[in-house]
Amino acid sequence: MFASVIVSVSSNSVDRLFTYKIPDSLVDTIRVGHRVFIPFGNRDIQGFVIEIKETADIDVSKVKEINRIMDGTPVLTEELIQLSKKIASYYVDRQISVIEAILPVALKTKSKTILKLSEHAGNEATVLFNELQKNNEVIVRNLDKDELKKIVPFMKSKELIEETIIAQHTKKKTNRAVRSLYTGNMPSERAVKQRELLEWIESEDAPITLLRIRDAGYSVQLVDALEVKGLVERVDVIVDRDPYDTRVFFESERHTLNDEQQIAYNKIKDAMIENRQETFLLHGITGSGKTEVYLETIEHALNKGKEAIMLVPEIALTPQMVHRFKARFGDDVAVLHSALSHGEKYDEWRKIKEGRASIAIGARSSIFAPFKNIGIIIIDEEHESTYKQGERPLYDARQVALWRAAYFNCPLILGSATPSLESYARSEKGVYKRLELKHRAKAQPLPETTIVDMALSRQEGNISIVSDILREKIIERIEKNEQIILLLNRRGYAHFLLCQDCGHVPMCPNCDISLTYHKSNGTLMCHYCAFETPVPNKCPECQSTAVTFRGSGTEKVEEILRDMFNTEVVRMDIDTTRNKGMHETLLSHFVEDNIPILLGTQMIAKGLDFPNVTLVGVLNADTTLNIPDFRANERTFQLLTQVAGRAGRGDKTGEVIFQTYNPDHYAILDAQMNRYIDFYKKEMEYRKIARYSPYYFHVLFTITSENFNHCVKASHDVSTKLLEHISNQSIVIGPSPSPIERIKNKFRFQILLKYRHEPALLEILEQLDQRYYVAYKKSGVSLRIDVDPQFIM
DNA sequence: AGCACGCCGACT
DNA sequence: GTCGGCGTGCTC
Repeated sequence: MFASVIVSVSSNSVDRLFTYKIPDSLVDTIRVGHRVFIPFGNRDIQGFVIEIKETADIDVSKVKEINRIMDGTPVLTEELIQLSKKIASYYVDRQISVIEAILPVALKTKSKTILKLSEHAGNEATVLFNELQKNNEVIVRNLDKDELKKIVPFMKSKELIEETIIAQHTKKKTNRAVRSLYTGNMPSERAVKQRELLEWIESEDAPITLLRIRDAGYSVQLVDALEVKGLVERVDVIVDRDPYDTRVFFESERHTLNDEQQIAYNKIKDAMIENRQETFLLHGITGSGKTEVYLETIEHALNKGKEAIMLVPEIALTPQMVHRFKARFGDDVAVLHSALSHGEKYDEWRKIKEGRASIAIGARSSIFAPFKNIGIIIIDEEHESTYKQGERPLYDARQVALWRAAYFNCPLILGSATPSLESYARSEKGVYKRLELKHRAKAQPLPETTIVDMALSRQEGNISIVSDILREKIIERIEKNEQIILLLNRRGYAHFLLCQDCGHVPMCPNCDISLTYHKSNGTLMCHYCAFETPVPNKCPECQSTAVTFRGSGTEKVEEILRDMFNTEVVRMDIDTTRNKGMHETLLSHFVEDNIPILLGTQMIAKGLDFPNVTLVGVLNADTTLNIPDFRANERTFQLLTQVAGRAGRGDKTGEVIFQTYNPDHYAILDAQMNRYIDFYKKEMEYRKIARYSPYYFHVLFTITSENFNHCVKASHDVSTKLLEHISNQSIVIGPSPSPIERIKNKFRFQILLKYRHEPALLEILEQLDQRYYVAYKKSGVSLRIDVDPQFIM
C-alpha cells in the first residue's frame, strides 16, 4: 500500500503530492488525514496523508517508507482536505500553507538538529563541545557562522554525532520570569528601586513573572538594569492554563422570541429541516436581538444531532458574549480566540475533534473547526473586515463558510446591523435570503443622535477636542450616575510632533509615516514597524525648542477628560489591552465600579451591552473617512452606527454625539438618522460609477522591494502581464505607489485589477505568483496577490 | 590547485 | 525550506 503525502515544507516547488510506502505495521491503522513523519531529502519531516492507494505512480525504487504516524487519529477530514485545496487555488497559495492555517499551530513541528559527543571523540573536539554546549547537547540552530565552521571537521570525522529531533510547539504554557542570582553585593545606595525589586525577587522561592513585576509597578527597565549587573536572570516558567475553568456559569433563562425573531428563526429552521444550503442575511438593527435567533438556531441544530460554528469578530469575543453561550450550552461550547495560548487553542480544538463539544465559537480561524456534521454556520457582524485574514493565506472566512455550508448542505447566517454592500446587494438580487429585525428587542427607542460641527465649534473659540455640547452632556450623565462611552479612533498621545519654526515632523526611518508620541513610555513610535526612539526636546532639523504635539490620541484625551471632569476614566486601546485578560479586567472595572467614562478606539464599538450607558460620543468621526480606500465611507457608516448602538440598551433612553469636520457627509448623516437603505443606495451609486465592488471583483497586487528601481520595474512587468492576458472589459489601475510608500524599509507599489468576468484569471494569477516566487530569490522583489482584498492600501 | 560563494534543482 | 552539486572567480 502507498500513500500520497503532502509535505510540511512551505515552498512552491514541493507543493504537490509525494508517494510513500506504507509499512506493513501501519497498513491497518493509517487513514487519510493522518499526520505522518517521513524521510524527505536527507532529513525527516512531517507530512499529511492525502490519499491511500494500491500502487505507486512512480518508479518504486524512488519510493521511501513512512516512518510513523504522529497522532492516533487523523487530524484532517476528507472535507477539510478538499477545502484546503479549494482555498489554495482560489487565493493563490500553497495547499500545505492552508493546511497549516486550518490546524492549530501546536501541531506544527519545529525540527532541530542537536550534536552530541561521540564515544571516540578526541581531546580537541571535547574542548570545543564543552565550550558550546548547554544541557549536554549543542543545538545547531543556535550557533553562529564561525562556531559552525569550527564544528564541521569534527562532525565529518564522526567525533561529534548529529541527530535531528522534532520538537512540538510548546505544550506547556510558559511565561517570562525573573530569578535572583544575588550573591551578596547589592546595587548602589542610590538605586533605590533596583534594591527594592531585588529584595523582593530574592525573598520569593520561585522566579517572579514579568507580569507580576509590572503589576507591582516596577518597569522592565529596572529588570534590565539588574540583569546587566548580573544580579538576576530571565527564565521561562511553566504556568497553568485554564481559560474558563474556574468560572461558574448558570443556566440562563430562555427569552421567548418576539414576532420578528420568530419569523426569522422559522425560515432558517425550515432550511435546516430540509438540509438546504441557503444563505440568510439577518439584517437587524443594533439591540434587535440577533443573538437570540442564533441561540435558538444552534439549539435546533444540536437537537438534530448536528454541530454549529459561530464566528464573531475578535473584538466582539468578549467575556460577556462567551458567557451567554456558556450559560446556555455549558461544556458543549468550545471557544477559540487569539488570547488563548497555542496549547489552550489545541485543547479547545481537540474538544471539537473528539466530539466533546458541538459548538465552536471564535474568530476567523474557527471556520476551520474540525466538525464532521455541521448543521448551521453563523457569522455575526458579517461586515467586519477581520473575517479576511491579513497575512497569507489571505482567505476570507465568509467565502470559506459558503464552501463548507455547501458541503454540509446547511444554512449559513450572516448577521449584521450594517451589512456589507456585497451581502446586501446579494440579498437584493435574491442570492441571499434577507431576514429583517426592525425593532429593538426590549422596545427601547433608538438613541437620538446629534452632529456637532467641529469647524464651527473652533470658530466659536472652543479648540478643545470636547465640544461644548458634548461637555454639557457628559456633566449631566456624571451627575445622574450614568455612564458614557467615548470613541477616539487614534491611539497614542499625539499623532505627530511638529516643529513650529521649521515645520519638521519626525518620520520613521523605515517607513513613510510620521512617528506617534506615546507619553507613557516617553517615546516616539512607528505604528507600522517596531521602531521606537526617545522624544527629542529640540527639533532635530533646526534645533528649535518650539516642538509641539499635534493630533490627540487616546492617551492624551484620557488626561484631558480626567482634568475636565475630575473623574476616573477607563481607557481601552491596543496599548492598555495588550496583556492577556486586560480586556476583561478593564470592562468589568468600568461596569462594576461604575466608572463614568469609557474611552477607547474602535475595539469598544462592537458588541458591548451596558445598560447604564446612556451617552455615546464620537470625538472625531472623520478619522475613518479620510483613509484612501474605496470602503472608507462604508466603514465610517458602520462604525458610527455600531458605536451609537451602545447607547440606551437598558431602560434609560440613550443619546449620541458625533463630532465631525464633515457634517454634511452622507456616511455621517445616514448613520445619524439610522438610514441603512439610504446609505446603501448612495454608496452603491458611487461604487457603480467608480467601478468598485460589488459591481466589480478585485485583485490587489502589491509589489515590494528594498530596491526602488527593482520595485518599479517589477510593477510594470506585472501590469504588462495582466494587460496582455485579461479581457478588455477588465480594468487595471496602476502601478502606483501604495498609500504608505515604504514600510519596514521596503518600497511598495500596487496594482488593482477590477473585473466582472475573467475566466482565465486563476491561471494568470498562478503564473504571476510562480514568476515572482522565482524573482524574489533573485532580486528580492516580492509580489503579494490579494484576491477579494478588504483593504486597498 | 584549493576553496569560498552563489545559483539551481531535487526532494517520493 | 534545506541540502548538495556545480561553476565561477579569487587567493596563495
